[in-house]
Amino acid sequence: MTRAETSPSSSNDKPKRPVSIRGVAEHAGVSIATVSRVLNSPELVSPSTAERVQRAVRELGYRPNLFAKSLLTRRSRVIGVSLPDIHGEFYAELMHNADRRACERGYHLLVSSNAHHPDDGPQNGFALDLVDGLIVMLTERVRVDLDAIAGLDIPVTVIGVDPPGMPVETIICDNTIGAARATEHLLVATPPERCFFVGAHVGNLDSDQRATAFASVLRGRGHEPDPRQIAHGEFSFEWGWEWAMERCDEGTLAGSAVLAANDEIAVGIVNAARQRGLDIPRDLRIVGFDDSRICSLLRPELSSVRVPVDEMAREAVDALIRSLEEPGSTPRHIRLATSLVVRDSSRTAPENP
Amino acid sequence: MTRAETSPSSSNDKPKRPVSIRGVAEHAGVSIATVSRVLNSPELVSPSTAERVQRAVRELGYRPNLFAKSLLTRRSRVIGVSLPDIHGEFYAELMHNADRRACERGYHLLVSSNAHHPDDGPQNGFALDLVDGLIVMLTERVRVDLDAIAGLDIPVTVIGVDPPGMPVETIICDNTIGAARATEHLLVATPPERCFFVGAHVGNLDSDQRATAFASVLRGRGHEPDPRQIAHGEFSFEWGWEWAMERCDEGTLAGSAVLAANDEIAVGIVNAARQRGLDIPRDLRIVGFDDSRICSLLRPELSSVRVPVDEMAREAVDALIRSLEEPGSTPRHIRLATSLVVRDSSRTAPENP
DNA sequence: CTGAAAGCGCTTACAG
DNA sequence: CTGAAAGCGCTTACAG
Repeated sequence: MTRAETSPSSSNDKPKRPVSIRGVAEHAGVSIATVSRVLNSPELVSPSTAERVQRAVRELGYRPNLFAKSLLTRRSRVIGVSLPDIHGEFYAELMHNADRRACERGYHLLVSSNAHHPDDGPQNGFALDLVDGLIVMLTERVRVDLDAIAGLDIPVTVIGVDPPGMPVETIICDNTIGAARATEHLLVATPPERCFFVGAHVGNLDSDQRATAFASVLRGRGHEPDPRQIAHGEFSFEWGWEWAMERCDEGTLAGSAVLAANDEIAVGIVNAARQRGLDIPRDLRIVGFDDSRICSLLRPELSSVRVPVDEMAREAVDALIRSLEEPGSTPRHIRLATSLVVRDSSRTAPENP
Repeated sequence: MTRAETSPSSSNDKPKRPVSIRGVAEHAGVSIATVSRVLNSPELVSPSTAERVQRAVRELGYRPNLFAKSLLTRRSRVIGVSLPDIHGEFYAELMHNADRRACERGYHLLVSSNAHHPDDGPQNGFALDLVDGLIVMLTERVRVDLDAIAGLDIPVTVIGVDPPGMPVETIICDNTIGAARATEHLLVATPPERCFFVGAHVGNLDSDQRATAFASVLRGRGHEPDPRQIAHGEFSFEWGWEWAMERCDEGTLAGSAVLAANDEIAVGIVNAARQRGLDIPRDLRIVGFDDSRICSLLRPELSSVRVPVDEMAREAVDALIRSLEEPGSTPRHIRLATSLVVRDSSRTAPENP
């Protein structure tokens, strides 16, 4: 009684237990069932009783024990997020937007680099056992991930790939449309045989789709791309630099146009080209991918294909919550468009008055 | 029995419950207490019994219900991380490294932009009630955050500020040393009255500390900085651009040197200066702060003060786990050094042969 | 509208 | 070394 009078969370002594539902019930002179009802289904309780209970809750600073609650309801309102070892900015944007959305909807986010591989985790309880559902982002074409996901007994939303026949919600970005627009844009002022795609390693879903779209547009113009027009490396500045230096040294870079698989590769190429005295965009036109923050910070500003990370994050959270809260619903497969953002690095004379 | 024979997680019918400890006990012909012991204190069980139980666990694909477990042990092995609305790359680095470390130590990370303000959350259970402890990053000098933290009844580790008298572990980066080194470096070739600090808003802890260190070094050289030498805006490209444009227009930028409060501001200044025909570093020497990825992607490469985000994340996780697992221990206050990384943007002739 | 009671799945003294 | 039992803090039929 007197203890309730003092500040609820004044740190006086030992690991004192927080007040339980029992304490509230006593304080309000009702049963614990009634306290529970006031908190979860107020409409079942008389207004006056509810009022009394709410006061007790307030005075004691009571907060229900979520573990006890989850044990009963089998719901924690925690969403797991499993991201591959992806790059800084993309990761941040995704998490930030997912967090915001989850928050709005009353959920929390548990992050873990590979939460969908229970065998990889430490022995002490898997993230999987704490979450109601899982958002998994996949970037590689590997069977093992899909198998792991198929083996889970909680709802899953997959970002990045749309595996046919799996009963999960999926969010993908349509790499094809953005890559195609970018390629067409390059072809406006550069002949097909002088266009290049500089990608990541074969097997990366995004890079491969972007490469395919690139090749497909060239073919549409009646040009079968030479294998050397499509290079494979990794998503890094260094790889872009290296690729461009080699082309420079063999004298094939000037007068060409490049679609890079991401912005970092593009920056590597730009820096190497300029180091060799080429002017962007006069001697080399270039378009990156992701439309990351850096694009408008560079001089010349870098053209790029925008990937709607913010929407992807938001849609992923919504999709997962949907399959959590409407168990019967048919999984939706959402595809978000990418779009070309033209800046100085790829402008042609007529476009640049 | 026959059900155990089929694949453990074959999705046959309805929301079937996973096997509980009871199922394992029956399968192995022991009591649930014994199953629990095999899992938590194997040394208390005879090898042969343990073996039998382990087989049952394996065959049934049993995983303990963490909610029931946490209800008893009052431990979830989940760490909450509360970050301010900070910028992309920093956020990503911090989370990535914290995640890796938490994983190594058998913990999970629950993220939330402002987990330390229970009143702000949605009504459905606070993140606070799920986590064993909280890592809070603070960037502003506001009493309200500290009060909120002081009111929490779980262990807290604070990143970014070292509030005196609070019994929490703290991790801060020593802005002073890096900012001082950078200022001294600028003074090597630029007179004190031509040096500028371009910061974020007053009240931001990092920006203020960096400004103070800057001013202090100037004073050490016998120069009391003019108020106009220390500007306040925000951590953005736009602010840097704007500041530099104004200085250019009044003709005071050429021949000066700038320490920016972060890399984005620095890039804004660089771009504006070049647009006005200034050469970096000949006409303007500049050093950023954070040493983000972008520094070495720019031309000229941007000098910057490195902030050890990776170590901060790792230390924060370790510190929190320490106060979780060694409740009596005295809170440690860790200060990690920042360091100057000189690149082309601030090089002086003699340094650049 | 309210309470007594059962039970969620586990851990941990307490006996044996 | 092992089991029966109490109990963690809740929710939810079931009676009244």
